[in-house]
Amino acid sequence: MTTADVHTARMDDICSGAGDDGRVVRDLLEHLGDKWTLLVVGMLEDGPIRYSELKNRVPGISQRMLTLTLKKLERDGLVRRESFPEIPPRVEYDLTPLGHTLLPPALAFATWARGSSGEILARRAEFDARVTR
Amino acid sequence: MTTADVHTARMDDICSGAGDDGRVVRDLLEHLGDKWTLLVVGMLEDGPIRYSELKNRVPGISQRMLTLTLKKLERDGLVRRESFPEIPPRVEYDLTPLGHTLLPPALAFATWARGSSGEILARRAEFDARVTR
DNA sequence: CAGAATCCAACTTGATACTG
DNA sequence: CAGTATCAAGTTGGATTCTG
Repeated sequence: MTTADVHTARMDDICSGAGDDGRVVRDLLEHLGDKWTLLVVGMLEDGPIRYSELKNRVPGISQRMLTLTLKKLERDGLVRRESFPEIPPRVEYDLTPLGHTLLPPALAFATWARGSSGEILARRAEFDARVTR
Repeated sequence: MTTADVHTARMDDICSGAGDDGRVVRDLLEHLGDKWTLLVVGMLEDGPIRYSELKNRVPGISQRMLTLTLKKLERDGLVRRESFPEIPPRVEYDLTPLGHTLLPPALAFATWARGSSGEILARRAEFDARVTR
């Protein structure tokens, strides 16, 4: 499947039915769609990075959420964790090959959000003005 | 920006800094990343569709969540709502031009999820087996 | 038919304090 | 440095009931 096929695929086909197949896809959509996951994946693009450096690159994330997000991604096989037995401790994270395949969709989504944010905020303001009156 | 550029864009650039610009993009990522939003957007691809028909096409969604999701999308200017003054009432929804621009990223994401779900579930099982022992 | 309103259980997140 | 533990607060989603 190439990126060109994206335009011909349909949501019905991808998430069809109430069966296991569609359910897994729907679960994944929700699973990765939380506050930090896509952001963290994007920041891992450039290869191994330390925990503290990663925390600096994701503005606003708490220690707790970074740890939880990384553990979830590691469990799903998208992120690799390497811990070095030194003092002070050093732990590095990077994307697995599977994790790298998530990058294009994630960036497409982020790019869309950036390009559309202006119009969305404008529409939202219009809507609120219409409803409040 | 074309789809080809997606591979050259970087998450840093898109969501940079703690300033307003990056914050809006991060908020949007979270905003659209809930349980139903992308699914509903995908199901609206084929044009006007009634509330009840839409509910049938999104398996498992509750009345409440369908209503809330549609209202959110309408507020953001992604979905258009048309209500016909008939009895019984008829309300139709479809994507605005802005809403249509979300389709390619959403489908890219869903396509990725479908293609990767098998490996992810396998990795997850491995991880759990390793950790539980 | 297409919802609005209400209630509640479950989950998510952040802040804080502590540790190998 | 790289976490873990605990608690409090906020948010989300489902079930149910009611209505124009």
